[in-house]
Amino acid sequence: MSDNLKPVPAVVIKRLPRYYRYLGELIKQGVPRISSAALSQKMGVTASQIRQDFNYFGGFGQQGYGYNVEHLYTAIGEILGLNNGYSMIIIGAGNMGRALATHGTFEKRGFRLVGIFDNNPELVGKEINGITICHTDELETFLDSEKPKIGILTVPKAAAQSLADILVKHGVAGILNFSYSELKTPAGVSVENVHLSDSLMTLSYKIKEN
Amino acid sequence: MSDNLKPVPAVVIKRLPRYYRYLGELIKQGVPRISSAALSQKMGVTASQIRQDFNYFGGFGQQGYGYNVEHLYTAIGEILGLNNGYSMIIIGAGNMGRALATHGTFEKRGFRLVGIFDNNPELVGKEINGITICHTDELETFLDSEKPKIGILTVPKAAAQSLADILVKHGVAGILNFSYSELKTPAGVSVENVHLSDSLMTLSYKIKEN
DNA sequence: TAGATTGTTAATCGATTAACAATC
DNA sequence: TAGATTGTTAATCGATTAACAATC
Repeated sequence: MSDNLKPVPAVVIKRLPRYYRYLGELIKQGVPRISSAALSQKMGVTASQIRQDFNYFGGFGQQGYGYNVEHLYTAIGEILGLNNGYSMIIIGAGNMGRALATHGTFEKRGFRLVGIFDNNPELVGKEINGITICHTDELETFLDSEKPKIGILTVPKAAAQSLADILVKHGVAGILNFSYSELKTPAGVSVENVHLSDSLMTLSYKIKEN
Repeated sequence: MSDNLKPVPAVVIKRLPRYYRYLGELIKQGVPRISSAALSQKMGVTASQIRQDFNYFGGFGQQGYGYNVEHLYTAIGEILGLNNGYSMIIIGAGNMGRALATHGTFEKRGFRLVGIFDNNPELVGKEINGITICHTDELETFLDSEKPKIGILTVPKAAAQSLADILVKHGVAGILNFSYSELKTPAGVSVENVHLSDSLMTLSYKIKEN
């Protein structure tokens, strides 16, 4: 058990949510502990990789015993920052924005949706999941007063970059980008892209192979 | 210019849609050709990687000239199987299903949505994007007669695996899975997962770091 | 032709797997 | 204690980058 010194590769971070999911399942099933070997079999990865991954963050296990499932689950949640209650807003109340606003998993993971914005007057004033849609004109004022941490962009490509600029200017820490474009942001602001058509294209390639 | 022999690493496949996107942009801008060096600067990757990636599929470039943008764009589309007009169905006409059904990019990339299914009687019969929602009871008959290539699962976790089994049983080649679970499918059937909460968690981690 | 830029081989870097001593 | 299983080092594998001869 030692504090982490080595930088954690991005590829390891990307695996953490998957571990988190499997550990959540185990808790539901009332499994109190698990060895890297048993988990490796469940998840289809090597036990070695599991132990290496966890040890980037210090030792969570105990020799001869394995890992305490609940402890490990909590620890990974902590590493991912799920207990920080990060607040987020959705910009773009189209189908995708609405799908995300009503997507229960986000709340379950400790994120709080605090605002929804759209520039369509027909949508402004309507309520989704208990939140009233505001006009994008009010965005900057809102950002300054409420200081949400995360902005979710579900707007057309053409609008994405200028909205991202506004988010950045008013102190958002991260952007979840659903628009078919890549955003330019300064070093301090993280972007995570969800390009649905990319996933479909990758699937398309795989189909061809079979 | 030689036919590919080496197996293409998954990591290269995942990059293809991004190349495709950038090349599409260049076409729009009327750029007829580009060197790996110029493209590398645009995309923020090394020129070496670009050339290596393309050469998994045989040489697309010309020494002293670079790459013909349109030719390369078409070639990558071909590799991804975008010209095959793959048919797809969406199962689950909730917010996410509707968002995908109206997601224009899919059609633009050559995929054809041919059916939408839900088990909620209130939704059955309604129309989305010109397609009438059918009851899930009709799914098997539909699969046998229409033989769609791709199934998009936007249903709750509890329903996902059994629906996936049905899709597999009736010959679907690939599944785009939005449910918060991992599907078991036989070797011949590809699955591409879109776990939105995973993306949010990864973003959450990155925010913490900054 | 001379210059530019690819295709491709070789070198480097990083991630995964294997092995095992430490230890619960 | 004996057995099990981690944490961690070392070996392997694969992916990225660099270099350059081939060639348009």
